[in-house]
Amino acid sequence: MDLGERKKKILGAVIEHYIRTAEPVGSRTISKLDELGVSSATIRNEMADLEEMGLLTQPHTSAGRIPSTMGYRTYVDRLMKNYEFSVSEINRLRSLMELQLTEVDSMIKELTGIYSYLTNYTIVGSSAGNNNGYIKNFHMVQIDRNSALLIVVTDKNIVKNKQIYFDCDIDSTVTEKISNMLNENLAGVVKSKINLEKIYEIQAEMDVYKSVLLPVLNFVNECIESLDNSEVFISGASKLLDFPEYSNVQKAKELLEFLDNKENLHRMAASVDNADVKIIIGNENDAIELKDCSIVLSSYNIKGKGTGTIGFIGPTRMNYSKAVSTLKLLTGQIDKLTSNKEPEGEK
Amino acid sequence: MDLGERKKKILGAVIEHYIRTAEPVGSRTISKLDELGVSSATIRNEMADLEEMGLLTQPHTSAGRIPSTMGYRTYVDRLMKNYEFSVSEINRLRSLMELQLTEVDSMIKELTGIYSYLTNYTIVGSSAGNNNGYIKNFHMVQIDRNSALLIVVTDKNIVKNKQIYFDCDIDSTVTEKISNMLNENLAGVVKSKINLEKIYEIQAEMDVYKSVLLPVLNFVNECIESLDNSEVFISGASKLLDFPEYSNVQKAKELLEFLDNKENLHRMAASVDNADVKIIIGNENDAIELKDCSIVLSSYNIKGKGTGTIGFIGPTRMNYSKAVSTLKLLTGQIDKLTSNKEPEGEK
DNA sequence: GTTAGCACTCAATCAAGTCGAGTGCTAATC
DNA sequence: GATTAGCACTCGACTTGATTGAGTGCTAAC
Repeated sequence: MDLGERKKKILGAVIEHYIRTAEPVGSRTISKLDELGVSSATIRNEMADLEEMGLLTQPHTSAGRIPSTMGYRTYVDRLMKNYEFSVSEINRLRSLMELQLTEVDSMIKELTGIYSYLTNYTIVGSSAGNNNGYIKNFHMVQIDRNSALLIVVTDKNIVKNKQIYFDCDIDSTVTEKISNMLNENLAGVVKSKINLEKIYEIQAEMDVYKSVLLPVLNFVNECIESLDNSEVFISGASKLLDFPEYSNVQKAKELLEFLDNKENLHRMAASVDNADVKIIIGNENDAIELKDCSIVLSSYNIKGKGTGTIGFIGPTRMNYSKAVSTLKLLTGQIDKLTSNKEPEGEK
Repeated sequence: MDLGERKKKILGAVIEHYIRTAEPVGSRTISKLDELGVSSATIRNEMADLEEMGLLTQPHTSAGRIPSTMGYRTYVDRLMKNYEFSVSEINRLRSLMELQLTEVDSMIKELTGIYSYLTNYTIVGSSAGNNNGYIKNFHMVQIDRNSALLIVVTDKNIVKNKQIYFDCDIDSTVTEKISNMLNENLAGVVKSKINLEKIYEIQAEMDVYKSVLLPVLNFVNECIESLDNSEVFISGASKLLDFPEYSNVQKAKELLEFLDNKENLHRMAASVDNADVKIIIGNENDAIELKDCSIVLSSYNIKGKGTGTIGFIGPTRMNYSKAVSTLKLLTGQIDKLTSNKEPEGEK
């Protein structure tokens, strides 16, 4: 799909205007923008085309157009220009550079707090987690003919347990054998050393009990996954309420509730691969709660500590270009502050 | 001020009804409550009396009555009965008892998260902080004739600074003297050892520079206050949006923004003395942002770690009796879990 | 002291009417 | 063939006015 130069300009103008105003954009508005000296009627035709292509939509006949997810996507991928910080913005941000904190985690939280305050965006993030958690030991206790309780104790002495039901009858030799096997193979092994192959190995080794093993391993896997003790946090959640799209309390509540749940943040943070900056727009999100939100995510690296994630969250019409630029600045600053972290320095 | 038995009953009925419905309560509603077999007209007279006493107010003529801060206060202090947990509530809460976590802080956070989820109230708290932070050293640099920069470095290498303006002209001997004095008297002294008397002592000693000293000491005090490295946290903030009083997004935003700021939470947490349970109603709060909120606070103690604070926050018409009971249960549970903290135990 | 009755108040709700921003289409123009 | 002016039409947003009903205060009777 190729857009003409003019269509690109119009799409860009519509999106940027909508980002600022949150109001559907009409053809007259665009035509007055003097970017391109054509009348509103022409714009109307072009906009009808763009709508046909699925880049714009109309909330109802006789309203202006608003960008669709695909529209934003095209904008972000192909049209967006780099956001230029104004002098005063640079000055405000530069003053942050003077922060001097030693505890890395609290520094990052502090920093995101300030950025959230300055940009008026909500920031979510996860601190750099080490993958050296492990499971201390496993216990398996038969409950009745076809169920047993699996108990898992982690290095932090968190105890998890689950009653597991089997398709067939079992006896205590089975539970014993399984728990022995788990203890031998997985107890004390740090998370980063456990991978799928290891699990498959076990599965092969225990071939006889295959059907019995599956639910057990599922739960074990769950436990291992949740071992990561990286912390997630959120700054400036209330900023979301600034956006007219959340003037409906019900909607706002659903989103805030979603963000309240650390599990969800974890999942979000985990989704970022090593790409530079990842942008997830509207219904590209896995969670339906986020179908009207966009997320701009990036990761940072602290040597000896691992990788953390940090990102902006806002309505789909967020200012992507500013978000991306700010995020780069923020992660850059984290890198800078953590690399030369010999404190003691005066201001 | 003494209330007759009937007035008490009516006040209690109004408050409890209002807590449930968030609607102004009319005389007919109360009269139908069959608690006391009198007609609505009688209730009206009594309610007029209660309004005159300042315990009830009317949002407008021809609306029912709603309790005033003073009304809630009398209710809480003198009328309120203990909340009785229902069997199912007790069962749900009891299942929490089975949690086994060792890291005290994360346990408490986890616990408050679950309680927030179950009670649908927002919970704020601060973890048990040690008071052994200190300020490493002070520097004072003259900037011009009547201002100087005060730089404070804490034990965590957090650097704070503030430009301080004086009423009179100063020279470098003054700044030098002040910074020497601060370093001699306060540098390296842990927070718990610093008290008002110490500050007064300094003030007396430096009598000559009294007017100069005041703004300096103010800032120093600020720094010392913020030394406490106990962490504050909030669980289930979005629950606030359930209350119709926050269906106005503007209002909700102000409150959430206030709670977003850790400083404010810190101040709130600090305000709890060693009382059993402290209830702060509406405009009894220092912060105007909380003038429509009530807070039920309590503290818990972990031996060897210090004191933490935990509390519910909600609209003034919160269910005080339930909040108090739940809070007692919660802090009790924390005590219990932290006292016999020999983990390793199976479920 | 209590209650029934009545006039009065006032927010909330609803329907009807108006307004205006914006569209799509057609015919004229460049 | 692309652009534009003009016009009829659509539809949400807003205004207005009438209606409703919950609730009050007061007075007179019980």
